[in-house]
Amino acid sequence: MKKNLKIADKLRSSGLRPTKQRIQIAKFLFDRDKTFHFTVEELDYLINKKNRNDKISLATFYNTVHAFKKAGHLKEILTNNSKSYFDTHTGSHHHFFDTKNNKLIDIDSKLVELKSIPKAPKGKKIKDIEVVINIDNDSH
Amino acid sequence: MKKNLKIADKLRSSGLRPTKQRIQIAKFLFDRDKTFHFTVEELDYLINKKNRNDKISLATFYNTVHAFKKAGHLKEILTNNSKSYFDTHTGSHHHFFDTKNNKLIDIDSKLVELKSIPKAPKGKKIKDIEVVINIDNDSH
DNA sequence: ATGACTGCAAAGAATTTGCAGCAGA
DNA sequence: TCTGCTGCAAATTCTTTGCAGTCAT
Repeated sequence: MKKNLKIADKLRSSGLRPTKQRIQIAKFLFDRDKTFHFTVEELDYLINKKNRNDKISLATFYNTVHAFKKAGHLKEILTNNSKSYFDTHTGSHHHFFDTKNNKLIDIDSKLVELKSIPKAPKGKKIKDIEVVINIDNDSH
Repeated sequence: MKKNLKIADKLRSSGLRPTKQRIQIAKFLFDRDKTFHFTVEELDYLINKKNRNDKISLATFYNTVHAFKKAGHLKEILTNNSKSYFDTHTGSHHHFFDTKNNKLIDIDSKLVELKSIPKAPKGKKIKDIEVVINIDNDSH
């Protein structure tokens, strides 16, 4: 299967050994058309429900997600929720956060540019800008 | 002291009994000119360091902060940190988050308006918009 | 062979909860 | 008096860590 080789290379070139677990997680996360938002808990559930036996441990999901994030393959998203949310789409874009079901929705990046970007305080520089628009059910 | 009465009224009109603890916390939080950003941990430290005896319990800080938030006297701010940050300035404005010292800095609201506000998905309505600009030390 | 990775369980950090006693209306 | 609030400790939730065994190189 070529796909696994490609993913293995992606991992290797990020300084990550292509282990069975990482390949499986990477395939699940990156082998898709649309951007994907998830928490570690969801990832664990989605991947492990197939692996009746031979489950990947929760600690490995945490390790792997952080390794992927550090390597630039995932981005962490701010929410008002206590859990960490990650996004397979690492480019600059922003989100709706639906507070009714705790789901993230991408916003077309063209729609949320700032009028102007404020200068960082003295001695500081801007790392990144995150816009979160909290949404709720429309009631009427 | 008139101040305590005013604060007691503020609490009562939010449906909150003006207990000794709440008055003390409210006075600390709202009786100031500038907006104030804090975590529960910091609030606990700042208020209890004076009260050698007769300390307010941590659970009460949590209860009170949430009660104040629900009443609209505090706003919770998104950050990349695992702790919850609150802001005494409840109006629409945004923040720098300094990832070096985990401190929030207000951004003049005029400087961060969006070019246009995207429409919420069908059946949803926008509750609020938060812009967080992460900053770091300028290295050079 | 060596160093990195995994899995498990235990620890940790932040927050919430249960409940007896206390206090404001 | 009666309901809401406080304080304490225990419980919960999410995440990290320590370490022995395993796997990639």
